[in-house]
Formats: sequence, structure tokens, C-alpha cells
Amino acid sequence: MRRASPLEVYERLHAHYGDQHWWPAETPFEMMIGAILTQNTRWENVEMAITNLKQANMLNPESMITCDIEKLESLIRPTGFFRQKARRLIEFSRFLLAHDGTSGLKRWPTQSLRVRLLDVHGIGPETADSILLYALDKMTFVVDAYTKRIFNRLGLFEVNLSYDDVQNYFVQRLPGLLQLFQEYHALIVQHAKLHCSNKPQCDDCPLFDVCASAAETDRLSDL
DNA sequence: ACCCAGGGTCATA
DNA sequence: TATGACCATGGG
Repeated sequence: MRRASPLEVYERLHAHYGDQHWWPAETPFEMMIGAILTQNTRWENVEMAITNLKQANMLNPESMITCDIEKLESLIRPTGFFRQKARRLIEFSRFLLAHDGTSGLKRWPTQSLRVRLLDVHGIGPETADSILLYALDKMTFVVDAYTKRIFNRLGLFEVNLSYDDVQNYFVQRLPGLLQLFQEYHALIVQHAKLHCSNKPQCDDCPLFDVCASAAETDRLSDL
């Protein structure tokens, strides 16, 4: 099997799936809330919650910090983990207001802002990077379970790399273009949903000829 | 009746 | 540092 570079993988995915126009949200606040709600949760469930929040006129930080938490919990119930997520939404809304909203956050340098986001309880590296990249247009690479699974199957890095190791792997090998980073993660998710759920190899896969062999796939299958 | 999903935190060794 | 338990709903 031939080894593909991360940039080549990107080119193939983009040629096959086209522009993804991520993140699917109407406003930066909707995007950031969606990043919290989608933690270990299917996007379809998040859409139900977002719809509920919109209907209740709750999709803004002021409403989130003032309404009683049980009301918020009931609206986001379809996303699962609704008790901790309600607390996370409130805490993040407080953080956002304390920093003068989206425009206030944008004034911070990327890395120091990332540290501050990670300091918010319930925001880990993937959620922080998603917010930075898609709501604030900051250069950072988002790593998720799909990213590790796909690139392990491609044989491009080892199984037990940390989040930061995987992130550095891409940052060091890709041109530093914001739009490329935004598109790449979106393409990975799109590809994973269509092709890599439970069938490592199929014929119309854009990565077919650089995919790990069946034997290697078996060896790595518990990802 | 299982299994998992665009994670993160906390307790334990 | 490295595993494991826990959070909880909805769709396959």
C-alpha cells in the first residue's frame, strides 16, 4: 500500500465531497453552543436541541444565564448528558459575556485564548479548537475520534498519540491556511459518516487505494 | 436487547 | 500517565 500525505488526503476528500461550508450554524453563538452539545453525541440530536432553544428564544447568552436550569435541561434533553451540558452552557455563556462576546474573544491571540477556553469547566481540547476555528476564525486544527480512526487506518500515525501529538502532526505538514483547516475537519467528519462507520473499505471510497490492508485494518479495528 | 455517537471530568493505581 | 466509570438520549 502507498503512503499518502495529509495534504493529498485533503485534496482527495475535497475533490470527492466538495466544499462543506462548516460549521452548520446561523450565528457564532449557535456554533459555540453546538460544539458543547455535540460532545459524544450525534449531530441529529443536537439539531433537535437547537430547534428547541430557538423556539424558546433561548439561543443567546443572556437568556442562558438567567433562565432556571431545569428549563434549559428540558430543552437540550435530546442531546443526552443534559444535566452537565446545561451547566456547561451556562458557564460558557458567563465566560462569553465576561469577555465582551464574540467580538471581544476575537481580539485575543489564538494560543492564550485557547488556554482560557480550556479553563472553562466542560470545554476540552476538541470543543475549544472547534470554537476557535469555526466561530472565531482562529488558526487551529480540530482533532476528533474520526480523525484518529481514519488516519490510523491509513497507517499514517500510531494508535495512542495524544490530542496534541495528532494536532501537531497535521499542523507541521499542512500549509497554514485558515480555510484549509476549516474545510479539512469538515471533510473528515463527512467522510467518516459516509464511509468509516463500520466498513473500513468500500469501492467508491476516495481513499480506497491508500487505505490500510485488510490485515492491518483488523489489527487496528478496535478504534 | 444491544451498540454507539463530531468529549470531558474525576477517581484510582 | 494511564486506564475506567460516569454522564443519558435517540437511532441503528
